[in-house]
Amino acid sequence: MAAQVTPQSEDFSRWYNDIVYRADLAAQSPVRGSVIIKPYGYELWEGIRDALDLRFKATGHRNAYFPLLIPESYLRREAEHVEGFSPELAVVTHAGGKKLEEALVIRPTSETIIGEAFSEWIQSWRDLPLLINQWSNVVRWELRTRPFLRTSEFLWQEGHTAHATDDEAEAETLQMLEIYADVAINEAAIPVISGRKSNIERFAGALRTYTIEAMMGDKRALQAGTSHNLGQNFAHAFDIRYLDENNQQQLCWTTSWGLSTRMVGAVVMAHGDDTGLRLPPRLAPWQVVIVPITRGDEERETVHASAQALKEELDDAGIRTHLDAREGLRPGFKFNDWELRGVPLRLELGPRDVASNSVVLARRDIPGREGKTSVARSGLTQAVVEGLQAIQSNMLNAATTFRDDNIHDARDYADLREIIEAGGWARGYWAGDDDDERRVKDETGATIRCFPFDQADDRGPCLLTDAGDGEIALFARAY
RNA sequence: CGGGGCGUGGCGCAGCCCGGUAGCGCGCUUGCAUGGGGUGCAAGAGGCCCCCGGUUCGAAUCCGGGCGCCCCGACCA
Repeated sequence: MAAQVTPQSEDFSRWYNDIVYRADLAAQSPVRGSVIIKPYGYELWEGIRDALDLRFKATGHRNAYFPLLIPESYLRREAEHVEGFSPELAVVTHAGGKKLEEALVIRPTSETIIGEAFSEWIQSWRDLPLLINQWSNVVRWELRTRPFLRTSEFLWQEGHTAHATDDEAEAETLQMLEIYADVAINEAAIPVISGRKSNIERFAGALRTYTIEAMMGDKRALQAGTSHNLGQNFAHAFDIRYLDENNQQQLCWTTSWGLSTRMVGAVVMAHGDDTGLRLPPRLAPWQVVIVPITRGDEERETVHASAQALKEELDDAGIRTHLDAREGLRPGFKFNDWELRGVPLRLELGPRDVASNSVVLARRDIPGREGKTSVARSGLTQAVVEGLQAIQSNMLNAATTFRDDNIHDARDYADLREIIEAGGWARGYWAGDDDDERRVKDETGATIRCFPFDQADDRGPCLLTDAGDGEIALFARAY
């Protein structure tokens, strides 16, 4: 802990790893590509999880839980799906000391086993829409892993729904993406861009995939959540049918959508600085930390009593507060320690403050003395509430400015190459086909992150092929 | 899968070339002092040196084989 973290400017990747381990979000595990999520990291995930779960339930979804192990044959029922996931499957071939009749796949995602269940659950149009979510772990044997951003096993939620019509399925797909964007922007303070994925970035087996794309501190893109309109592909593969009002058999239209612990990595990478994590107040496991400062035994008691009273007052106001009563550590050490851990607001309480009936507030988003103010004890709770709100919006504003400053318009391919080479995101009209897109990727390292919704009507000549009806696309190198 | 690195107290490493007592920093325990920006002193605890085999009187060290993890690229939430 005494050591500094690697500066972002020196090596962003190493900075990220340093932060994840030093801030106690995660620890390495004995298993390749899998991490132990430690309490602080898990609490951050819980904040994201709770924010999502609340919104899922408010929109009529119910949680359920499906098996971890899926019969191998299920994956094969949807051609594109099996092709997409085969290379990264972990497969159980033996159990109970015997070779299994049919191998079981550890779910990489649950469209298949849930599709199979849906085909039994759905009989009538009255059973629709069926709106299910599950919180679970999944395993994808990735070649290259990074804590939170890409691990062999990760936690996520996967929503699966079935509808009577194409329109309803599309509306559901978009609604869930909006929920993701809402959580990203208003809880995580990450100004994501919502849009549609290109063909080659589409989910294996989907008709259309929508995404929220986030810009990290090194200007690389991170797909932070996706929502898929599966059309009738899975309904067909798993025979998900219903009898309509006219007594006719109809195929359902299904969707799926997921957001994972990758979002924890997004929070780290979008907001962190060389001092450590910076957590948005709404998601911070501890929004406020109180550091008591004492000299000698007689002061210790009064200061600690005062600090304890302060904590209780903030607790009662619904503010997640931690009192750092560790003995034997100097205040300076604690200041640095909590800055590393990204706690938004620190309260310093010493004999001087007790004597003057005040408390020093230090904001994590404003470094050094600049971020410190002394407030009267009587107005403290209000000052804390306002401070947390100010930090939350300041973080979103800063991230938004950073994002917008690093997105540049590309009129032609030369522009695009230059922008990508300089490390930004390029925005331009696109009407190319899959091969054109692969070419851009091969030559620049950038992929189409999405066709943004908010510029969907803007059309023009393709930056690569010069065809006249290109949509606005965002290009970037991604994690 | 290609390239690189590394396996030695909890963590980070040195020792290995040149074989012979297992060492340093941090952390941990106890005590005293200290305390408004990364504490000081003192005394302690803690190690199948990744595994298997070989060479040798003797292996962390030399030789052979294996295993594992991390980092960098291509595939992906």
